[in-house]
This record gives sequence, structure tokens and C-alpha cells, in this order.
Amino acid sequence: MPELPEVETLCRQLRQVILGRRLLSVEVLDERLGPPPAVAGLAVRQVVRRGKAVALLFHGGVAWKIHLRMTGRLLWETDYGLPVDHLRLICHFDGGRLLLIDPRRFATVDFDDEAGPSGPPDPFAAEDPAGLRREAARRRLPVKAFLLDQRLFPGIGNIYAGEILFAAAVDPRRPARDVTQEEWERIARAARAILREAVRARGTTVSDWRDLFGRPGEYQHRLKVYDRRGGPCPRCGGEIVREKVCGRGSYHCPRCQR
DNA sequence: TCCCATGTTGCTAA
DNA sequence: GTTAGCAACATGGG
Repeated sequence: MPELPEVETLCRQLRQVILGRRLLSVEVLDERLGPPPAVAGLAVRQVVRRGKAVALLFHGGVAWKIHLRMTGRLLWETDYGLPVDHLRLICHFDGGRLLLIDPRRFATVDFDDEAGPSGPPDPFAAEDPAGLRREAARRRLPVKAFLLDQRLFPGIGNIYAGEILFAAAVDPRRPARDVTQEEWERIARAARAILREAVRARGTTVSDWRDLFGRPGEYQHRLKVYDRRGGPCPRCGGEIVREKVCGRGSYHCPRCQR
């Protein structure tokens, strides 16, 4: 479910509530997550995003990495008592509880993360279009699949990849190596703008995304193509089509995305 | 009943 | 080596 803007939203909100707070105890309710870790008593030193994952860095050198996959949610709860469905993990901090909720149980928590103090650079932040084109030069897979490569663009997911390609007017099925320099420039520009705006809007709620405090995001109101099959293209009025690209539901306007 | 799902991994085969 | 396709993970919604 969550892509870069949603995970970034969680990280920012987590910093508001758990930075410097002490972790008192941990309850693992789903054995798939592994045995409960022995970090009780440690205070949170830093919260960083690693692509689509949240890393909690504790004093003492311990780090956790939380990946929400499709349906994982993090919820900060100060008002205890309401029963919560699909609760998988409870972290008791001084001041509140951090809950991991996940109906499909795909989310993972690495209680022994080894990665460093900072996350990978934001996709497109430093990437120059010439570098993108070089990277794509030998790849004939669809440009959308290329954008979903987490090693190259950590945090980009299906919704935002589709929106970025729409904004750049590039057909998601185009082989990556055929994308021109000028198109890479448009893609990089669109990616920066869309991701920034989506973070500002606290993410996209099309089904069940909620932020750390249970509120839906706002970016769904600004999606141009995702989940809009049959609708008019906001740019040219053409009909938006849905088509599988690299095994994922994909939306584009065949009239103005070339 | 069937199809779909904002993610990732691992396998098989071309 | 690259890529496509599929299944798996497990559940809920339309």
C-alpha cells in the first residue's frame, strides 16, 4: 500500500511522537514477525526512511526496519481501549503505543537491521537525466517497470510511477532504452513535483491508507490516471485505459502519452 | 463466484 | 544476462 510519500508521512509523524521516547515493552502478536526483541528501555534516537521502509534507530546501536508491504499500517495510539482488528505488533513507549496493523500479514519487521544512519537518496534528487538515460540504455523492459526498480528508485510504487509517466506524457509500455533525453528530463521533473506534493498531502488514500494518527491522505483527489479507467484524460480529453504492464494494473491515456 | 489490490521474492522458461 | 510470467504470502472488497 504505502509508497514513498506515505512512508515519508509516517516517518515525519513518528518523529513528532517517539523521538527521544523510551520503548518500555514489545508485544509480538503474529509469530510470522519473529521472536520479540530485547530492546526494552532503549530510547529512539532517529527515524529514517529507507525507500518504502521505516527504520527506527535506538540508542545503543539497535535498529529496526519496518516494511508495510501491501496493507500494513502504523497507528499511534494514546487513547487505549478500542479493540483493533488485525493487530500484529504493539510497542509500548512512554507516552503512547505504536501499533502495527496488517490484515494480509505481508508486512515485515527486521528487529536487527544493520543499515546505516541515513536512508538512500531520494529518487531523482541527484539523478541527472543523462544518468537516467545511461542507466536505461540496455534495458528493453517497459519504462514503468524500470521506474519500479527499488534499487534505482527507492520508494517509487505503482500509483506514483503511473502518475509520473502521465505527467511526463510517456507511454508506460515504452521500452526504457527508447526513452529520449528530453523525456527523461520531463520524467525527473514530474517525479520531483509529484512526490513533493504527495508528501505535502500526506499521501494517497484509495482504499485503506491512513497516516500515523488514522487520518486519510489528500493526494487521491489529485490523481490524474490511477483507477480512472474510462474517464476522460485531464490533459487531452481522451479515454484513459487500464492495461497490465509488468503484471501490475496500469493506467494511461493512449492519446497523449507516447 | 470471480477478479482485483499502493509490495516483494523466488522460480521457471524463453 | 534479461525479461516475462506466474505463484506465493493472506485477506477483504467490489
